[in-house]
Amino acid sequence: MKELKTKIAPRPRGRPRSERARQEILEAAYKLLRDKGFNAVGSHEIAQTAGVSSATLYRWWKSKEEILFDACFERMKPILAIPETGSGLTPLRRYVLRAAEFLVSEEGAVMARVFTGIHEDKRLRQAFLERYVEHRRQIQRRIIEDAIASCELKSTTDPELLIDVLTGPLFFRWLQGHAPLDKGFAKSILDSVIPAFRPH
Amino acid sequence: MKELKTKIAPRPRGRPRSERARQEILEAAYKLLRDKGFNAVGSHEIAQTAGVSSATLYRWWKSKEEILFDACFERMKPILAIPETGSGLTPLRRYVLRAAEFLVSEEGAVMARVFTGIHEDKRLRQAFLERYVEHRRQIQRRIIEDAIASCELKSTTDPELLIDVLTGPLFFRWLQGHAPLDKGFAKSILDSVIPAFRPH
DNA sequence: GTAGAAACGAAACTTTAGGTTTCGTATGTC
DNA sequence: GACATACGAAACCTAAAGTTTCGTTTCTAC
Repeated sequence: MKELKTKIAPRPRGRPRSERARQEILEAAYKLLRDKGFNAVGSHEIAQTAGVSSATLYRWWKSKEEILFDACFERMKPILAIPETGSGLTPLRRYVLRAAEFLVSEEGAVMARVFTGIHEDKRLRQAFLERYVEHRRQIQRRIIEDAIASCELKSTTDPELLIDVLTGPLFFRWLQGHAPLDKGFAKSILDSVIPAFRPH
Repeated sequence: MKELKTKIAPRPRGRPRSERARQEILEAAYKLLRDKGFNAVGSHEIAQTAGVSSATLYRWWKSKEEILFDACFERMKPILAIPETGSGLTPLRRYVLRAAEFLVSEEGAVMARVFTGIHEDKRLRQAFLERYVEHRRQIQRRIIEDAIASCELKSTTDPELLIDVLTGPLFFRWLQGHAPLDKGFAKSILDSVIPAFRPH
């Protein structure tokens, strides 16, 4: 009972963290990430662009990688919050087309840099799975399960498999870049894969 | 005509490059890459492990990344040289199963590190496409075209699409690691995708 | 066999960048 | 007004990539 207050106003003592500085840092980091790439961004450069001291960076983040990671997700937040509507196969098709659109956008390119940049950092990879991948898959799972329930997909459909077969090829071209990733490609995937999961 | 000799014995003057040093460097680089990861390997560490001077490294390679890149491909050369035999759908199924096997192997894990490690280096990405991707796709293209010719696949099959739909999901799990990449998964992909490309 | 050309090892060196420390000041709560 | 904590500025530390120097070795040409 004596901890009830912490739920309502757990405001710590002392000077509060500057929300302005936090936003400036993440914004500066995102822009540098976009303009120069993951490895080329300097930590002092981020601080200078944000009009902030280097010390402030490392008061809140453990490493440059973590800053860039957070900067990416801060930016993607509104983009990834688009709600899913409709029923049957329509939302599934729309989801894949939107995913393709996102991956080729500027934000998608930045995310590719972050994705490859953090690949060897176990903690950040885990965070990526939790904060991005798992959330996205959850949406797709729900869509697919709905379509199964309405008999637009076979009752034996494995949602995990279908997600990977639909999204994997997009991811493949996104990172490897052996061929263009456009809406035509996304449609081709849908048109060839979905029939294999439909009841006859 | 006066350049004819260069084709037969273009041996330059001076002391020849040490083939032994070259191999020791690439071998040391591969082992360090395997044991410590792409970013954690130091250039002086490679030199020391190989019993070679740092200067020798940079006489032949432009950067540490290039050394690790070459070290990876030197090691993969024999693995990737396995010939393809058989006709019909068998070689296609076998290819996908072997690809899955390779990706989860130690060598596959090392290659993932190299792949992500060089992502922002334009020259090395291009080299990766030419030295690895294009070669692998060529093999798959031939297999698929054979299967089309023998009417085991629809005549309208787009080889590029089929390659991406079969391999993309493997690649997806390989790099993103949201779910295990094993033979069972590879079989599931084959069993669900191939029927969609078969003539009825 | 000797001259010239180029690679080699050893080791000092330069530069850049990630991250830390210090300290005086600013901003909040009690 | 006391206390706690964040802030900026700037010097600082350390590690690592890549370079330079130089004496030595290994080859070709004559």
